Amino acid sequence: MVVTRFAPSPTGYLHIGGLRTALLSYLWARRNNGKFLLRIEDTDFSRNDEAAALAIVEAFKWVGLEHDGVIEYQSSRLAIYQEYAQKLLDEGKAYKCYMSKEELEALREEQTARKERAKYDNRYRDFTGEAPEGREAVIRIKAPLEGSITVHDGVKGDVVFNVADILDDFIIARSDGTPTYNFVVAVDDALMGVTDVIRGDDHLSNTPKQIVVYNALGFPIPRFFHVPMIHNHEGKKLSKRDGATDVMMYKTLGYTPEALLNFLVRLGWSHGDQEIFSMTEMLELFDPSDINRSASVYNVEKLDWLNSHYIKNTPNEKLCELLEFHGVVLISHDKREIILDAIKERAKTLVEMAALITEMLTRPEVFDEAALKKGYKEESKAILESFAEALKNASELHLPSDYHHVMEEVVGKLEIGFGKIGQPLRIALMGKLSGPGLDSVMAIIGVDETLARIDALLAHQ
RNA sequence: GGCCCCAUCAUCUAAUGGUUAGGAUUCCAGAUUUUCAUUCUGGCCAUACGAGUUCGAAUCUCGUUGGGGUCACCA
Repeated sequence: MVVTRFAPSPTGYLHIGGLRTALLSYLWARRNNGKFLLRIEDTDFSRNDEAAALAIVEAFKWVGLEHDGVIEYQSSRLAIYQEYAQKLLDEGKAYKCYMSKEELEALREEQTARKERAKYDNRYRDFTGEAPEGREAVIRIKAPLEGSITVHDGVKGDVVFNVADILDDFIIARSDGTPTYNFVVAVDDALMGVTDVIRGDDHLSNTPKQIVVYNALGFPIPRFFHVPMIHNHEGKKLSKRDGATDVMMYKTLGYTPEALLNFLVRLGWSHGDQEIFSMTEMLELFDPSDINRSASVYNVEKLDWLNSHYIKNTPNEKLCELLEFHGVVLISHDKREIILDAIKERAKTLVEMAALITEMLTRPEVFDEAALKKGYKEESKAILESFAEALKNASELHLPSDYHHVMEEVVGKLEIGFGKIGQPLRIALMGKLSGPGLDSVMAIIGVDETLARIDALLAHQ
């Protein structure tokens, strides 16, 4: 049984980097028919945020990740941590330390001045006397004093830490009785049966401390996979300043969950030359031991490419649903198939798609000056008039091909090239020289609207 | 600064110690398209540096340099 978990601290939204580790954890759990748990790390009450968990669940829902079981909140598990802290106290594996924050601070300053590593000096490690008057104690765990701790990491390999370099008797419970991160993470992962910890490699240096806790409590140590960070263009850890880091922003920006997930899974992981991965394929192929060791730079261009790929390959019915979020309702539009077919090949995002559709469906208010200069010539007026006349005489105009025939007819009769009619007609229909195929546009807006737009241009000139 | 991690095109990445170092994105060019976009074809661009091991190194070892992470009564 493989059990993985995603354990964010409540920051108010799901971060793009968080989504990646969540995705990888999810994939690995599902691939093994295991469980993927969600736990909110809210032991620091000063920055607790109720809405934060909801935001994460909302984002999960959007991308289609589903966690198993109930959401565990560490803030509601305080009794459990106290119990285990007490257990360590009883067994002599932890002890109360009465040093004040000020004393600690002073010690640190002294050590730093001597260019030593700032660490607790173990002054209460073997203390047996009476508790000093009026002091609230913290609980410190007895960490090994020498030797080394090796993290067997599925991504980085064996990482050896020298105890003397990194460890001291770190605090597992604050003076107000609340537990600290490295303690609760280990306790919870053990109690919840987590077998595979997949998380960002910024946690690698915390891992020895957690191993100390596992060992003290006699819990089995899980497999660790420390996934490299996602960097921004400056090569630094991705932060809020780097634009869209909130997963739900991607929905607003018109990205599909499939594209986002596909993009994220390919950051630091690959399967030969394959670029496109459906959820089914990810589930079949993903293995955390294939994760790369080096950080990767977050690069939106590839996301855009993936997104346009997924838009092109999404059935119209589905696109229709997605577009509603962006303010375009086509569900009852009788030409919606033609609209979607004409637009889906030319948009990188759903937002672009929505804009393109709205633009096409709306009669142009202005005609682009540069376009007129380039595409509206002396003979254009007569050509457009002939075309309008042909349209009026035609019957049964429904499909793009019907309109195409009319255009062919006019072009043949006047003995001109397609460009002679295409350019002015495009200006009439779109107000500019770019856009979807003219036959599609006309089929979508219909004969009357086409004639109206031609008239509007002729009146304008 | 201590400790830890990392190093292949601009970016994401591939390469049982033996490949003209491959693919993808971006960019550029051409073809297709009445336009733009799509699509197709082609092109540019990389093993950080220095030693060592080896018949042979992107790959193994050491060093250098560079980058990142982490060092709380935060998580």
